[in-house]
Amino acid sequence: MRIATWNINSIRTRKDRAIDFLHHQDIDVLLLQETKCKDEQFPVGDFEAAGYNVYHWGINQWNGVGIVSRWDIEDGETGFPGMPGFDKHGTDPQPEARAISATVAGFRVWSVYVPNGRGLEDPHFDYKLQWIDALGQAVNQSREHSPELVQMVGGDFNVAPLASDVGDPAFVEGKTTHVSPEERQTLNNFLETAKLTDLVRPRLPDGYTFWDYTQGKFQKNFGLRIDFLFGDKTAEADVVDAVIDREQRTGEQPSDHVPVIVEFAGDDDVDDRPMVF
DNA sequence: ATGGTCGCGATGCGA
Repeated sequence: MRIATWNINSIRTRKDRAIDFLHHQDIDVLLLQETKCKDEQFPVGDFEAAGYNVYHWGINQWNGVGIVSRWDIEDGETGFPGMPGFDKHGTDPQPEARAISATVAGFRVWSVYVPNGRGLEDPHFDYKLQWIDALGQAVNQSREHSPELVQMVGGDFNVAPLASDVGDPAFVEGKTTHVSPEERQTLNNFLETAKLTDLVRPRLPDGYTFWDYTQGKFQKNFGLRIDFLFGDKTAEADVVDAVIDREQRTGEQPSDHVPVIVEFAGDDDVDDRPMVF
């Protein structure tokens, strides 16, 4: 079982790249962020023709999250109980399409796109912290509701937890989002509340997942690690491989983020079974 | 150097 997360930055622009990725990396479940389309605009037919099911939530041209899977997608939920909304003037907060979850092959998988924060003094910054807090509560409630499922949360968290996750000198503690003590503490609290750990870092201590489009930052390797696959104890115990697919930042029209992949031991893949009768 | 580059039913806004 191979599960990936990817901030695709428009599914319509990059549907062919996404489908090629699913095949070349033998992906079972892909968690998408920033699809940047409404549900009816998602190219579902292309994915179905490639052998995948699609579950998507998009309200407008911003945000948008989805789950793409070889296996059945059941008990889907858009958003989560207690999910904060946002309004820049603070008068009329509206929910945004930043979280989606479903049951797939014994996993409860979540695809999340954490608010950017915009600036340390911006209303979006408090929204970001509250959104992460509320997500932790929701994941914990999901575990209590369905203790038999393996919890797995993937997405763009817009937080670089460690110094080793920051290669872009534009991100400075005390001056910018993504690296502030408040954001890092909030992310740590989230992992404690939701009882999740980073499934990738123990196997890949280095490597970024995002490079800004401007100023040749990819060529200079001025990146950030802000995209994660987090899992519970059961997930952690079953990890056999982890990949940050850096090649996806190259070529024609790349997303500014690359996919992160985790492979789990398991018997769902017939090809992996010994041929003994 | 207050720049740069993407994507969006947009012509500013969000990242």
